[in-house]
Amino acid sequence: MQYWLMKSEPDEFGIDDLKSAPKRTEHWDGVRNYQARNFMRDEMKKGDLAFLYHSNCDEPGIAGIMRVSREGYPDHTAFDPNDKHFDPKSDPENPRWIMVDVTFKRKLKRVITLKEMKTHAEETLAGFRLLQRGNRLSIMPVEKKYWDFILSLE
DNA sequence: GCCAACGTTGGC
DNA sequence: GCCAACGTTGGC
Repeated sequence: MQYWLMKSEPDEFGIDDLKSAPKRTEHWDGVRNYQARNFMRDEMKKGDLAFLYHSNCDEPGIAGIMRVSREGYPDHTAFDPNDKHFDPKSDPENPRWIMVDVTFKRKLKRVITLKEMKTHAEETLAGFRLLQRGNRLSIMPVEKKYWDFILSLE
């Protein structure tokens, strides 16, 4: 069982949106980065847990926990010319982009902010990918030691 | 295969 | 809104 971090802009899709979704489940569509896709396609397993990270907002940070409820399958939004994430190069016969389903588990008692995590960047969170320079990856694995420490801050 | 140009991400 | 960092595209 693996741990993950998945970024989303709360204006687009935040932890409360997941909580209020039917069956508290949503598909994680729109990923158009190969590294992130490969994680979903090759490594994410049903039952894995993931932090939902709010990016590009007033208070960037980890807002909640979700569970992978369906493993990788084709991202159909890539086939829809009217979709924001349409990709004409993704062929339904040979889909280029993959998504998983995630289910709400819980909100954190408070948002663990990026700012707060950065204060531990030299010690306990040294090596945590989220904190590394220029990191733009929207989906990344989280080592258990980082996962546990972040939750201990809660 | 190189690399300049361009687009996107995301913190601030 | 700015801009650094990074990924992708496409000409050569």
